[in-house]
Amino acid sequence: MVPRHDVPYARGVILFRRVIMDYRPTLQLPKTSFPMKGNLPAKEPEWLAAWAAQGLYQAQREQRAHDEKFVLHDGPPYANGDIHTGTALNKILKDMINRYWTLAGYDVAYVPGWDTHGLPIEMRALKQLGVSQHQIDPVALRKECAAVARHYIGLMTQEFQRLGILGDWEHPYITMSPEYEGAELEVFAAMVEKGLIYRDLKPVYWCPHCETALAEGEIEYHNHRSRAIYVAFPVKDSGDLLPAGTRAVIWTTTPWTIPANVAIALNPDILYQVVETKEFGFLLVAVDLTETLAQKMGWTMVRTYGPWPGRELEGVITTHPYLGHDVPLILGDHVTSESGTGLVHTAPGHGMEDFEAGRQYHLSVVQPLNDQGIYVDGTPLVAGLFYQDANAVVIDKLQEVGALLLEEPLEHQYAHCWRCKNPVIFRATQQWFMSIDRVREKLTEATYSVKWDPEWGGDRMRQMVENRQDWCLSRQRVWGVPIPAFYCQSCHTAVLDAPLIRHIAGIISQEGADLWWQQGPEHFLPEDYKCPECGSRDLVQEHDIFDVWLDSGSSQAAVLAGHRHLKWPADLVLEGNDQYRGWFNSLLTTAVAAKDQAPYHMVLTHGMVLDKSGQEMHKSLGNTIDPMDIVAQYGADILRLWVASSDYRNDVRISDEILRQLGESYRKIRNTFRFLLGNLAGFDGAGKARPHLADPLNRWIVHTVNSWSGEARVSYEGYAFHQVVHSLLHLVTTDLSSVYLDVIKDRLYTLAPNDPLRQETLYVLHYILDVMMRLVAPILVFTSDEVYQYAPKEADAPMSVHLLRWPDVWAVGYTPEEDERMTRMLRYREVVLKALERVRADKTIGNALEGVVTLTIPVSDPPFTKEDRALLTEMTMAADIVAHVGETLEAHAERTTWQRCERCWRYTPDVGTHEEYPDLCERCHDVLQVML
RNA sequence: GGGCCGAUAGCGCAGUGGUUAGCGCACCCGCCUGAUAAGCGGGAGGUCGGUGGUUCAAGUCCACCUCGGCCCA
Repeated sequence: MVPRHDVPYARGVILFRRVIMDYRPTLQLPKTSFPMKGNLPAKEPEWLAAWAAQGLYQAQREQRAHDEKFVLHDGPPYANGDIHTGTALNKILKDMINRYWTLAGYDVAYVPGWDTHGLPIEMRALKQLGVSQHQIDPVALRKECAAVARHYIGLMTQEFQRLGILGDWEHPYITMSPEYEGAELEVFAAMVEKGLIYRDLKPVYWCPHCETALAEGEIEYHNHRSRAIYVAFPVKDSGDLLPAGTRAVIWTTTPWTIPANVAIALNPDILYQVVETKEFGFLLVAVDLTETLAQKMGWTMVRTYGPWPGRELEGVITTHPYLGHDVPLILGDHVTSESGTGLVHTAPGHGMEDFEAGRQYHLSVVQPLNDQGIYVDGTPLVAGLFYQDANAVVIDKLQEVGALLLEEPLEHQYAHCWRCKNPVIFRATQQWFMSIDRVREKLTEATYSVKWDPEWGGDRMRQMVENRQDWCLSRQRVWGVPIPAFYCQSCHTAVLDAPLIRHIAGIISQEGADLWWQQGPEHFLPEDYKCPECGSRDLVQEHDIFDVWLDSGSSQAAVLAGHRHLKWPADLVLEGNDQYRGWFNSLLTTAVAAKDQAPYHMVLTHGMVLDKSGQEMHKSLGNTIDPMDIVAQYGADILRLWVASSDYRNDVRISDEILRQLGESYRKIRNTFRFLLGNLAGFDGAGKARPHLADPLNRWIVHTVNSWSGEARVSYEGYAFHQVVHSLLHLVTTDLSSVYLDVIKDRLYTLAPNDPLRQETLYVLHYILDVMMRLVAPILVFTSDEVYQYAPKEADAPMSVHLLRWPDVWAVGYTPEEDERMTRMLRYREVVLKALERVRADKTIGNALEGVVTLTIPVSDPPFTKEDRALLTEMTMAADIVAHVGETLEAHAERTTWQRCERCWRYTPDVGTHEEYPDLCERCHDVLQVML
């Protein structure tokens, strides 16, 4: 019973001779201070401060200390700039996953990481210092590099936190930390122990500007204009096979490699012939290319000799056009007749395929360039020249000796340094390698133990593993982890010794890797350490550093193992799909090399972020969008909603239009929460036993919400957030806002506060609020907690929504018969609404309450009962519905003749039954009797 | 140039080989003024990237092409 002093009295005004009462104070209208507008850019920082003050992340760890762990291992972004939309997408996805598993009851620690070594930071540091790498002490440079990395770690940490990413930001993993470097060296020691590491001469991508070897990942392909040349090599000895005076014709786009030529490669199966020309004499070329070449060079053909398959020409000796040494014809499957002449100029010092072919024929590796790309002293013709400048000199010389048949400019894709954007060269140098061959099978095997999502990821990774060459681990720079090798000054052996590496790892994990450049060998070598080959103690340190992919790849060992809140292998890694060859690959390689096992159970990938028209975002195109601008304009929850609503397994688009649209969706969700909160003002049923549901609409909506949460659970488990969002929006707009919530306003507002139907409905509203609030919490991290603060809850409820678990289902025993009926009623409702719309259009009625509807129901449908009539009338908000049976489902509406109740606004036949309230319907009269 | 992925309404997404291809938002036209910088109803909007094929039947299967993306050369 409502206490008397709480009862609002109806106020009356005398208007003409009738008493018009204002019944508004007798209604239970929604009341809440939950703001309609989110004002997210201003409010989100307040939440962040609150979470920090509460120690939310730590509170989660304590609350979940005894729950099963879920570990998403963070791929470290490079600490070299502000975050961009791709980084935001990545981190937000990770956060939503972590929060989902937290909601699902797991202990989910998240240790974010940073990749800090490598060329980009070293270049930035050099630029800041205004010096070149030769003008500065390595340790000073390293200190500057570390400062750069620390700066960006600080910046990015703030940005990530602003996005609502929850994690152990106080204790991230950082690849330049001494402990991490030590762990990486342990990984390397394991590789050494297994005999996977070797030193060899190999052509590697080399950047003459940065003076370092580059990994494949550090190469970019850009358009480049080359001077392509056709060069004739005189045949010296063909054992009478070829006509006298024949010259073998090669084509190359890199004239500067002619000084290193030692052979000409032919495909064993391609047919070759000698073409006698008026202009150039006898030329050996591929049959298939003869026509093309004749046109290009303007030959007049006299006759041809041959043809011979390439294998019959093996061993023919030609002469280098100006160096004069023997150049044999060799065979190689890499030769094609698609371009050039079908004869490939072979310089093992300057090309991988050339190197392989040359190795089979035991050819010498001529490599006349120094680290700066300058020909070393003693190189005929070009000594002292930069390699690019040699092109002109070589071409002039070939012209001079009559070997140049044609020069033509060629626009093509050529390898460039990712950092300095200059063209790179292939150059044979001494490098440290990890053998992929020796672990390839195990790598492939390990891919089968991993769940790949999307599924094609497994094939892609296996293809990657299949084609991967040995891993060049060394870099000739200073900003990185030193390769812990020594060279014996007596016997020139390169010393690599696993126990010694572990010893050094121990030192570096304590004191940091700068020490390697500050201290001599004696600091790192145990006392009495001798060269294992010759016993000499005269050892000097290696000064190359590791490829950064070994750094980040070692994270599986450095971060996961031994961490109190983590475990090895990780349950999940999630990065962009460019990481199959990057981090996923280096993680797998280091783990398999050291432990014979994949370091993750599952690999999930997302696509790239594109602009509104599906184009790559690029600073130079001016189509980039800064996530921090989005946060400032719309708020992080909107950015998160964008991530959640996108099908991220493919590439995703972002634009103002998309964000504005999401802003609308957000408002719809927010207002629905607001309406629920408003109607639940004063509700004290949180945590109490739920009532039995008798009302068909209530039973239907609880069932509908349950279905949705069930689907959402499946979607969340499959990381299909867009399905969660789209089904949520459907629930909110279609089921809740336009049907259920609109319909129940009448009972909420007009019934007596304690009316059983009204009370039952409030429990339902609370359930809807509770389920929705928890289920959107992983996505709308700020808004959900804001809702939570306003939501009715038990006294001992946790301080944040982010400490709650997945809601229990309110099982109401909704039957298929009920569902059939509701589905039918909803179908009727649509027809009735259309009929009402027709009479609204011709101004017969204003709102639905004024309409009385005649509904024709098909004979095939079940009979339309009295209860159906009441339900459908309520659901359509019409004054009345009269049904009869007919052929097809149709409805006709007209204006009701009944009077309007001034309190509930319904048109009913019983308005004015009671004299003291002539303007009220019977129901409202009775309600007032109870209330007053 | 090669491998892989993608293309459904302006936007975000659904669509087992089987009615006239759907949902939400935006848009247009109304209603309401007791969710109010809200809420409700209705409407319009598509050569399912293109071309060919398989099939009684193709958005869906196949081939080729175009465009875009990732990776490799």
